[in-house]
Amino acid sequence: MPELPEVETIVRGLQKTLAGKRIKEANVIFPKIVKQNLRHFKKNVEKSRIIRVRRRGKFILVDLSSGATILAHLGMTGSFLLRKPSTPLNKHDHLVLKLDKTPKELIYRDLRKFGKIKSFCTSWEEKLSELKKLGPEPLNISPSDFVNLFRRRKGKIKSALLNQQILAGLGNIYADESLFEAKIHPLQKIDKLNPEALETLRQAIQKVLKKAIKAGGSSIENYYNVNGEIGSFQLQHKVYGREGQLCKRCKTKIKKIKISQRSSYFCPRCQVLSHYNINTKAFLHST
DNA sequence: CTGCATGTTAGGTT
DNA sequence: CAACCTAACATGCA
Repeated sequence: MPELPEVETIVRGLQKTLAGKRIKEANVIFPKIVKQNLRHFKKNVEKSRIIRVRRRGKFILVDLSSGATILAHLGMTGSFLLRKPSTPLNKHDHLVLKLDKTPKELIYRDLRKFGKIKSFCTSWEEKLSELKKLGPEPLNISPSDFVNLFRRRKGKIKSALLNQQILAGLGNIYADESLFEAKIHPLQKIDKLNPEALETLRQAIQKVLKKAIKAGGSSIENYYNVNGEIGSFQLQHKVYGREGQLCKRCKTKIKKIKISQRSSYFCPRCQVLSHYNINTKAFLHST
């Protein structure tokens, strides 16, 4: 489920409802989700006030008055839900945070259990291996920084966009949608993309992500925001999940191929794989 | 039964 | 080192 727009939607929902509230108790139902000594986790979290909820890549960060921060990654199917304490637990509910001054409690639900939650000392954030490895945020990055991400790199552009160490936040849906928007073939070799094409890609990524955030993310199988509502960006997908359907730009049938063991959807006419796709020198020389 | 699914990572190999 | 592949994690669905 969760790529940058979905995580951003969840973070905004959590910030809105949880900022200022106190966590009374952390009830860990499925301990494997918490990647930390349970005592340490509870000690960091319980009786502390939530100061702020923020996002880095696909990670959710919850700053607490105890001087600790909760780090959560939703994996493929994780979600945070605010629910009435009286509602019976779902079989996939793994963590319950009881809150003060709210009629709701916060539940972490994760069908496939790929998600991870831990807490850490806020002042050590720069040393956290999970965050240290991440590339820059796609919504903030400048044109020159973006071009530099791909300098001296080989390989396929789609694989690079999925690599969180290069750029943080894109997953399979938004990589495909951004490449369609930029008219770049997912198998395009990085070293054959000139700076102009990379700038087109940067703008495409930002346009797609912003639209998706506005729509509250994409709900394909099981993505819900903190209020249990689905997003609507799946209705605006141009290629993802549309194999065999007609391209909205040119009416050609959308194709599906495997890249890095993942499905890639693209329009074979709009997204041409070009060998001429010119490096800067060749481009200048030919004009 | 088979294949596939919004993600990450460890361990190989090229 | 970079790139690429496979398997693994756990569960549900077509």
